[in-house]
Amino acid sequence: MRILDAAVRVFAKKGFHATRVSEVAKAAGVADGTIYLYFKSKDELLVSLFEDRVERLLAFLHSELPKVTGAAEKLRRIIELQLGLLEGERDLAEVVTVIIRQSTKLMKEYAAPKFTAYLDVIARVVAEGQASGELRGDLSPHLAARAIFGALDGITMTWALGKADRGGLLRASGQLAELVLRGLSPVGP
Amino acid sequence: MRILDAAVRVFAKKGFHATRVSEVAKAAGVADGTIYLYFKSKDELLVSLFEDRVERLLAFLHSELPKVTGAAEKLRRIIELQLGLLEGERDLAEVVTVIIRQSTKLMKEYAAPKFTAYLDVIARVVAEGQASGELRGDLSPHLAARAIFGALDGITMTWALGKADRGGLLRASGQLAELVLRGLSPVGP
Amino acid sequence: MRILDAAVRVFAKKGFHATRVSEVAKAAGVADGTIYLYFKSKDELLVSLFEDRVERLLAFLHSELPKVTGAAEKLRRIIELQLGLLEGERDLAEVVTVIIRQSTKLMKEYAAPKFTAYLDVIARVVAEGQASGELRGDLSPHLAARAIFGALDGITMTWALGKADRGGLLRASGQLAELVLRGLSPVGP
Amino acid sequence: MRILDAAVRVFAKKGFHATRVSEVAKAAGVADGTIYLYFKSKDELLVSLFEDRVERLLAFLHSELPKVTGAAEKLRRIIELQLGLLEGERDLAEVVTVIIRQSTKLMKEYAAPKFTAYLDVIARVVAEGQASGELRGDLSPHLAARAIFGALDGITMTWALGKADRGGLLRASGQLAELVLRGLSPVGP
DNA sequence: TATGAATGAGAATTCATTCAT
DNA sequence: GATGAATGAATTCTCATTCAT
Repeated sequence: MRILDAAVRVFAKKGFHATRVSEVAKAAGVADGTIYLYFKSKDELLVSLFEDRVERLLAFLHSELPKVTGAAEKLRRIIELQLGLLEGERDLAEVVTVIIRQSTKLMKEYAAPKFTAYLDVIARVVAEGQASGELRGDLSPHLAARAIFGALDGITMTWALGKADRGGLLRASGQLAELVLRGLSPVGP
Repeated sequence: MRILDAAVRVFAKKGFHATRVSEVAKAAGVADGTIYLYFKSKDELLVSLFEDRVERLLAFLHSELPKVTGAAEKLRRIIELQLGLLEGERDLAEVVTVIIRQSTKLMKEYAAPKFTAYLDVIARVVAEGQASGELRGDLSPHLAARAIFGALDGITMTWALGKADRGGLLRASGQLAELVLRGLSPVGP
Repeated sequence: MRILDAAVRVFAKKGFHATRVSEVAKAAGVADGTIYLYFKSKDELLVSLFEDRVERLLAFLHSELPKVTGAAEKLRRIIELQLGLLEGERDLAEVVTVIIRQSTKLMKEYAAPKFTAYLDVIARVVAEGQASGELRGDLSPHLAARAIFGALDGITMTWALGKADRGGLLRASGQLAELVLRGLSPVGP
Repeated sequence: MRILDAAVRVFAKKGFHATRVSEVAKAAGVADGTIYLYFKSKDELLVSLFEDRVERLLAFLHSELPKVTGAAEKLRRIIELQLGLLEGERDLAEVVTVIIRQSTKLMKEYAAPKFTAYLDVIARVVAEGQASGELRGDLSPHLAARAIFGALDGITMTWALGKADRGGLLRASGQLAELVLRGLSPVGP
């Protein structure tokens, strides 16, 4: 939708609080009041942005993950997907990694559970890999999940805030997978 | 200083924008105007917080790092230090991982270079390890640094926003070091 | 008309300013824009309400009054008519006594002259009664008219804002007539 | 207080809703924000006005009434006091009779009980007069009270909205007392 | 005639900052 | 240095009104 598209652009550029509702309206080519026909408040606009874009991303993850077998391959796919989908959507990447955290309300009430759900997906894959012996068993799956999530988030954020070069995230994707999978591999005999 | 201590507490609880200057003043037991005798603006207060606390942390890192030898041990020490120092300072942890990002101005103009400097420290250690053959050579030192930084950040953030159990970060510290060091270890012959 | 009927109901319930045009439209079962096919503005809607309902009431007064003879009987009839016509129309009573005054514009520009005209009708009856010796001559007819009008208005308002019990206004009608007619009666010889 | 004084003036002139908070501030010679240091909202400002001025009026009534004996004299005093106190305070008179009713919230939640309390004072005097035989016993004290209150209100309102001539209310006071007291007098033998 | 999505002017309110004491 | 009452710029949101369909 035009308003959400405009919001991603403007929020990424100026930050949530520094952005005036009228700026989003102008960028979307609608009147100020029109925003409020579709979103209850400025905060709600950010929430909707999160729902519309991030959940689409998570849904994609859920549908893609079962297509590969093996914990290692699933982790690699998770990394590829998250970084791959954000590659080419610099603004969205910045919104997800930085802007979302600017609304304390959104962060504490809304985003936190989504993050948790995402962490759980990763932790479950790790736990399965440990059970099958495919991954080392001496690390907490949840700790591993938080580390992986953090690495993805940090890489995305520095990419978005920095040069955001074409292909940067894709390249990172392969290397991060190497790092993570070796890190989680069982000790050789 | 009483004002900075109060600021950490109130910012962590309510977020930067949702916090009124008068709330910080009240928590510090001073009058509103007094804040402005020490800080030029509300933004400046956050900047000073960052300087005072985060740089103290970085300085400590700089003095501690030379005491250990070997890239692996240095990385382990970095992880221990960052997580160890924030353990027991939940509010500060939340300020560093979440609140700092709420001021677009602070984030883009001030914090970004500090992050970069920090990333460079880590990247240099990795590069040195690669040169000496202690660490695998097929990963970009900067990518590795961003992954490690992200993992530290993510673990700290989920800890601060979640239960923040005593000892949680210390325990995480050891496990993350395991994960990272194995991930960066050279391939066996 | 459905729109005016709806307006009486909604205005009485929520007051003029607290009522949205869209609420009147909804209550009338039409679209917002339809209101504007019949009324130029929200203010005009209140004016039309006043015209349609209150003037109907005044017209009735004008046609009924000549049917009775004697100042005393005319005053009694005025009281009976005003209270009798509003009995059973609680919402209209509230609109006339309270809501009308919420639009400063309507009150000062439009309603005031109507009130004056009404006061004049009463004052003329009183003056005629004084001339014929039927009523005491030591009171200003206009003062008497304002007192009678105020009493009618106050009784109606407290009835509408309070319990608005069936028959309440009719009962009040007889008692008020007693009070007023005795009050205006000539001193005994 | 300067703000309340200014509010009476501006509200009387333009009506409650048509008055901007900034206009009251300007008339009071303070900044817009200063209003909010003393009153929670524009509505609250009207409530405070009512409390400060109207309750002062009611309190005066309560202290003066016991000084006279006899129901008739008490009624005369009530009429003299209400009209006498508003004489010379045209703006306040308009606020009490017209402006108060413009805030539906204030009217229904706050003012109604005050009106009721006032009506009760009058009704009690009438009932006492009936018990002592000083007043006719065939009229409901509450109906009489509502009629007297309405007459006072109507006379005040038309005075305030009209010419508001000096001495107008005082003159009305004597005549209304005549009308009411004769109206309530017992039937001659 | 009727609709209701879109408009955008307008207003209440907040709160960082100042400065006389 | 410390205070906190006063400031007033700045911004979200509402809602009467319009007009293309």
